[in-house]
Formats: sequence, C-alpha cells, structure tokens
Amino acid sequence: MNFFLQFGSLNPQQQELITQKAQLTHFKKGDYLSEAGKVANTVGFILEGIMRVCFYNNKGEEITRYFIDENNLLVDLVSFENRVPASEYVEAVTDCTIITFSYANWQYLMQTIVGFEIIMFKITQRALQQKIERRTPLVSEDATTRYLSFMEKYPGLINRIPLSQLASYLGITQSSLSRIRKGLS
Amino acid sequence: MNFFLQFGSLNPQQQELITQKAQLTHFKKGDYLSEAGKVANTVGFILEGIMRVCFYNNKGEEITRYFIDENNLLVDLVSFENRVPASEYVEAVTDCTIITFSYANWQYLMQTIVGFEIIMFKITQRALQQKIERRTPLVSEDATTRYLSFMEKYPGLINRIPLSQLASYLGITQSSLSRIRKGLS
DNA sequence: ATCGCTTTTTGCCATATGGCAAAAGTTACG
DNA sequence: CGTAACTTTTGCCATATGGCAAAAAGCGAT
Repeated sequence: MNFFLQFGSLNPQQQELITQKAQLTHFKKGDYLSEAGKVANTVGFILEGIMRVCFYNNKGEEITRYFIDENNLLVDLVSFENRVPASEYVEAVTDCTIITFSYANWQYLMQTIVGFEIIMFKITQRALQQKIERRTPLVSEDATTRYLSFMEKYPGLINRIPLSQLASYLGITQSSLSRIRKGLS
Repeated sequence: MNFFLQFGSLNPQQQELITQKAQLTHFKKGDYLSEAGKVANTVGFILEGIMRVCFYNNKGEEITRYFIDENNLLVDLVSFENRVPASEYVEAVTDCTIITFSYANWQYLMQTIVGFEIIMFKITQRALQQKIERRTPLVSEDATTRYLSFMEKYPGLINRIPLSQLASYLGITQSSLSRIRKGLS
C-alpha cells in the first residue's frame, strides 16, 4: 500500500478496496508473469526481487531486453492494455515478492476509485521515465562501455543477475563478459 | 488537416481553429526542430521528408537514435511535456515540409477543442506503437542483420539517408556499412 | 564432507568490425 | 563545363568478440 501512497493520497476505504483486489504473490526464479503468445493478464509491482523481459531470436537464442527491479511497475503494457498476445516473456530472475492485480480487478479499481487513474498515470510516467534513463545498450558503444553503463543504470544488480542473462542484455557472449569483468578488475 | 481527420472527426469550426494555430514550415536539410540543452518548444507532423533524433556521445561522435518519416509525430515528448531541457537533437535529414504547433497553441487547442485530446491520444498511441515496432537495433544481432531489419522497419528510407547517419544508427562505421552493402549485392 | 548440477572462467583459433588514409564517385554552383 | 565540397568505396592491418569445448568454481541436497 505504501507503494501507492507515494503517488497520491487514498482514504482508508479506498486503501481497503485496493488491498482486497490485490494479491501478494511469490515467484520462484524462472517463473513467468506473462508469456509470449498469451495475452498479459496481470499487472504487478515488485516488492522484492528482480524480473526481466526477454524473447527468443530467430537463432533460438534467449535475449534479455531489460531488467525490472524493486518498486517498479511490471507489465507488458501493450499486451495488457490492448488485450493482444504478448511478444515477450516476463520472467523472474531471482525469487520475487510481487503484488499483482488481474485485468478485471484492475479495471474495477480504475472505474471505482476516484483519483486512481491519476495515481496510475504518475506511476506509469515514472516507469516511462525510468525506461528512458535505462535505455537499451547502445549498439555504437563497445562491450566494456555497455557493461560500465549497465552498472550505472542498474546499481546493485550486477551481483544478483546470472552472467548469461546480463550477457544477452549487453549483446555479447557469456565468455566475453567474463573476460571483460576480468579485464576491469 | 487530413492528418488529424484520420484519427477522429472535427467540425468545420474546429478544423478552422486548428489551421489557424498550425504553421506550415519548411526545414532545410540540417535544420533543427529542437536541440539538446533547450526546452523543446514545438510539436510537428512530417508531411514530406525525413528527420532524425541524435546526440553526441562522450567521444564526440554523432549518434542517430532513430529516424522519423512522413505522417509521423515529431516531438521530444519528455522535454515538450515536462518543459525540461532536451537531451537530444531533432534534425532534418532531408529537406522537409512540416506542420508545427507552438507549446502555447498546442495547449490552447487541447483545452479548447472537445475531443482533441482523444485524437492526440490516438496519435500518440500510434507513435508509441511504431516506436515499439521500430525498436533500436539489437546489440545481440550482427551488423548485417541489423542492416536488413532496418530495411524492413523503414522501407524506402535506405536510399534517402546519408550512409554516415545510417551507420551511426546501426552502430557501425560508414566503411563497414559500405562493405556490408557490397556483400549483399 | 560428498555428489550432482549450474554458473563462471579459460584456452585456442576464426572472423567481423574498426581505424586510418586514399581513391572514386556525386552534387552543387559559378 | 569545371572546380570545390561532400559522400561513398576500397585497401591494409589491428583488435575485439565469437565459437566451441574443457576446466574450475559455486551451491544445494543428502
């Protein structure tokens, strides 16, 4: 609940209603919040843990598009809002504690709680802002630079993410990443 | 005006008002719609021509983030909406014909014309949609693949863009791009 | 501790791309 | 036309990263 209160005020009744519709879920490492090919049916907020958005390229390699960590909105927006199949997976990188809302409950809250839309607008805006700050690594940079700027953009994540997933995010192989790390230390 | 009518209906008065507030502008190749460090003060729609969003990295190299072509919304949204200095340049790649609105006129239209916000919402949504489709080239792909998928995502642009700008978008040097082209033909 | 499983590191060689500089091709303009 | 300015192609060699496979390290369950 504190999560929502950062963005606006809610009276006790409203808070109660949200709590009723919310569901506290635990995800094990490797679980999916939503999957490519299926319509994303939940929106979530990460309380604890790291998730990632990934897909399979035409060589069958698993590519990480980006990571999402604590206190962030977790949703395949296009799929969830437009009710179309997702093109990506949203997967737990570590064990996670997440608040989730089903699409139906979400709609209900939007329509019922005055001001909820504004709160959501702010939350979405922050998510967007962060997405811009955390832009995808630039193809024009070399691998070491991409690694260093990952550390700036996602402080503290470096030691919580498997090398293979980070490598696919940075667009290099696991071995190269290992060597880059070595070179930096 | 046809541009707006694609997204919703407007009565003659409303159309007249929009026309009054709009300005038809010609940009010469190399002109800027907005510049890094300044607050973006106009929103535009490209009628004819190509523009691009670019910035200078820490080596002083000019990097193209993406291109924008005919019938698309042209605005540094974060800067324009939040009135904060832009971090990127929006520059004409070719001579362009553009409809522009100043921030003030834009606000005025939003507040005055009932339904204008909805039209804008649709336009923005389409812009977002296209931005997703036209995602930044993937670091995990090799240069040839990135070149080929550029051609898919921006059909018809390949021959209208200087090699150097396309190369910086693809994250390779001009020479490499030239060699890739040669290799494909 | 020990075993089995996963993750990370390393070695060796192949290859894509970069860096630099010159040549060739294009375009604009007097 | 003819020249200058820009854009694209090419050559040569250096280097970052990939591919593959094996070794090493970490980690959880018994």
